Amino acid sequence: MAKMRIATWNVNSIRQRLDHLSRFVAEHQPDVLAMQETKVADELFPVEHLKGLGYRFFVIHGQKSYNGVAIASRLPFTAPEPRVWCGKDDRRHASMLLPGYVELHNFYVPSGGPDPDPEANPRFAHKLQFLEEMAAWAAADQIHKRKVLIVGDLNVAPLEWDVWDHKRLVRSVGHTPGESRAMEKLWAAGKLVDAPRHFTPAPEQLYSWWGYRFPQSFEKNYGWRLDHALASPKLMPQVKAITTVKDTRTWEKPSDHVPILVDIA
DNA sequence: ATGACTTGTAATACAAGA
Repeated sequence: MAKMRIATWNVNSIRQRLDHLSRFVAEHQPDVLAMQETKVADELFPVEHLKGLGYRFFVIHGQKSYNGVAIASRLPFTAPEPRVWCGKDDRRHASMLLPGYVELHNFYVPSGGPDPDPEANPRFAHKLQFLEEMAAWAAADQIHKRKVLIVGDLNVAPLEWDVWDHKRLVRSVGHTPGESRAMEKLWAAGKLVDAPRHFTPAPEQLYSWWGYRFPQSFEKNYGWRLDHALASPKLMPQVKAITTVKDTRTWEKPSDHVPILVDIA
């Protein structure tokens, strides 16, 4: 495999996004599509639609209504058994081993609820625990010794320049200092490179999510960088480009997240 | 001033997103 293009996208319900998936695949031709928030039970997953787009190999790890991750691939792979995070079988992680011994991990980290206080808000406590478990796994599994790519909606905008107004949002879930520290611990535990920031260093703004609730959030560029691509040191030399496909946010009835392309040599 | 919207499930509202 000379080149491989991996896409990550929080589709916010795959059944609502089939036309967007078709258009996105036609325009960008990813070999591998890692999706989050599929929001569908496995038996109702739109396999046939994705087969029609050229994907023959799947990891489908979803549930009714909430969360859910999936990987669709044009390349064959082996997939390990799914593992449980935070003692909950809530379908937030899928992984696979691609040709070239590239290990792909697709994550959907809990959003954390409205209140950034782990004592008062169990959903925020869950989020922090999830990020801690990711860091513990990265260290214990010694992912820095392999070619590992972690992608997905990690629901943290870790840097000041990853949100449209740092001062205004620094006490908001997704951009608190505690969450940024948790992300930094993950990076350190796996010796991971924040690949989008490698190609677009701070202080340049870089976003992947524009909320529905703030009027004209996209037009005003009130964005957050919640979606990530983290490369282990053994893989990073092969990461040739990162592309945020902002265009999809302008399509009719879009996901609030946009896809990110990772090009690997 | 995340309040505004979107989704799924269910049922004319609620939970969750972040």
